[in-house]
Amino acid sequence: MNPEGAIIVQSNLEILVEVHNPHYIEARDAIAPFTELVKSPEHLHTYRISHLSLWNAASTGLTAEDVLARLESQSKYPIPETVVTEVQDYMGRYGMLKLVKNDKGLCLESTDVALFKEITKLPNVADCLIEFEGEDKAYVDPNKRGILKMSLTLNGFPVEDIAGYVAGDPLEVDFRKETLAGKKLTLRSYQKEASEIFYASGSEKGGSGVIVLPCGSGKTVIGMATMVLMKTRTLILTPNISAARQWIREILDKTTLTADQVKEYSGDVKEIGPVTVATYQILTQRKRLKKTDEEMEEAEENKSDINKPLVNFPLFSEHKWGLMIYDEVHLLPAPVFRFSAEMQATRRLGLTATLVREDGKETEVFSLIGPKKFDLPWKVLESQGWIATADCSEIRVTMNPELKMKYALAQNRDKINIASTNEQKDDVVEKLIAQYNEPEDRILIIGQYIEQLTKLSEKLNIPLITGKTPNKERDKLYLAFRRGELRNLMVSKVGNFAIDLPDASILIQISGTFGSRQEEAQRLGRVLRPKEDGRPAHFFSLVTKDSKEQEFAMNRQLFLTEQGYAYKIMHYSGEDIVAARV
DNA sequence: AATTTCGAAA
DNA sequence: ATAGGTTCGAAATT
Repeated sequence: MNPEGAIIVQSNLEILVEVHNPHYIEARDAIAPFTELVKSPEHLHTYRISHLSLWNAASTGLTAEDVLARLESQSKYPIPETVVTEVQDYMGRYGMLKLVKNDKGLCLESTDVALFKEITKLPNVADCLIEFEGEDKAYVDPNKRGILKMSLTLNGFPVEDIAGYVAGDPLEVDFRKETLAGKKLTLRSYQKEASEIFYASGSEKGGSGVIVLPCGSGKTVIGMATMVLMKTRTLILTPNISAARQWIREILDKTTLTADQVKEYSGDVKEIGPVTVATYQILTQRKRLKKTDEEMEEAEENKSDINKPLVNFPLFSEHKWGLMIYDEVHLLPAPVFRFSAEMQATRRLGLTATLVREDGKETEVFSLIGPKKFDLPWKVLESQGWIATADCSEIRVTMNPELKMKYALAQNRDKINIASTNEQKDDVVEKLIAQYNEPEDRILIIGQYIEQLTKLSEKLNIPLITGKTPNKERDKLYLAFRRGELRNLMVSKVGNFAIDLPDASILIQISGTFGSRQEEAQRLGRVLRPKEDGRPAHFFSLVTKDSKEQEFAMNRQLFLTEQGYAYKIMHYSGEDIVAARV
């Protein structure tokens, strides 16, 4: 106990951290390795000790005693007994299962015979085992290393994987002194730290994991820094082709690698180099084998295509990858889980801004890619000036009587649509555009429904980009917007991940996907590039008052609220946009 | 042989 | 739980 300490440990395994306490940084650094940040408003941050976070800690070599000592030294009040028990229980559990490599092969070991008996009976686990040795050892099918880890983790028994990696072919790579454009290259402190932490975790300690940093913090640079440290052939996986090409451009711009060494492997171009950038999609492609009718029926019955060979085996026969980088790892498609499970013998680095998935499959990502190695709250980056300050507002718009009636009579399933496309939102957009008319303002309007966007686009005479817009047209509009010839631009969901979309200073969201925290964060990211004059960015979310949409908006905002963004509530009922009474 | 269009997948 | 976007290979064009 330490009366000056910055933290309060609660019996529900949550830890409150006082941001303005003189010992804040010390306390944060002390608890960071074994907690997850769940809320970070301005004064009091909430961290949580979870199942997964204790596993993370144990994997970096911390013991239960270390954890409790750290809590003890920073905590204002005595540590609740339940916390002590939980920490000891879970961390004790962690060391019990190990995946090691010995002369006979890959081996699952346990220090507890009863536990070993229990877990080896689990069907998914038993399938991965080849041969038992004694009462506490079993040899594992090396192809099922990942499946086994995932099954055990999902059952609450994470396994420590210290079986190491196959050595990748070496690759000479360094940062250039300056970029091709002649700009000096220096790593930001957190970029250096993140890559070094990952590198230093080495194969004896697991060596794979995820780095979590906000939009615009230069995750690509961290990927390159890791490549420079590891100096091995690297396979980079991205969610789409434009991200893949962005990686290639950045690598050529900032490292000593040349164009003949960095290649794209996608549906479009299939080239392989010492550094290859591929899409997630391409990994899911499996050869459709010519089969007799009988075999077809059989395959149909099995409902499993696990026996189909990977189409893209040259990707794995031409080079021995020593590192794989998973860009936007939170988007890892479920079919790529299996690929990742098969690649456990290669070191893996995951990069993401929001390690949240609406499908709740975070545990799978953690078990297959690795534990979180490093993260930094958005507000910390903001305070250091790497991202712009942003004002977030939720503007609640009323329905006119006619719409209210329509809404009331509609089927439940149609209500979201009706509320989301409320035409009074159009007036709000018009007013906001009139209000933000400085020459340097760029307003991006983003929405979910094509019909709604098309109507508004015609009404206000603002160009609209949807999935149907040809790439040439998109590029033309992006360029005009970037140059300032076009001050306002509308985009559909294409705006969520289009990395070539220029930055804006004001973003108006007129409708969004049901409860997607990730989408909200991504959209805010659009305005977070620091402004030259340091003025804040604005993010407006338009929501129909007293409708289902209002509930969804709350859910969407959760992630950013956790990151410390406070939404200002405003109202619009046909006249002016006014702040809600406090 | 190169480009465009289409439907399925996830 | 939607509607919408993307990717990919194959088919259809030029």
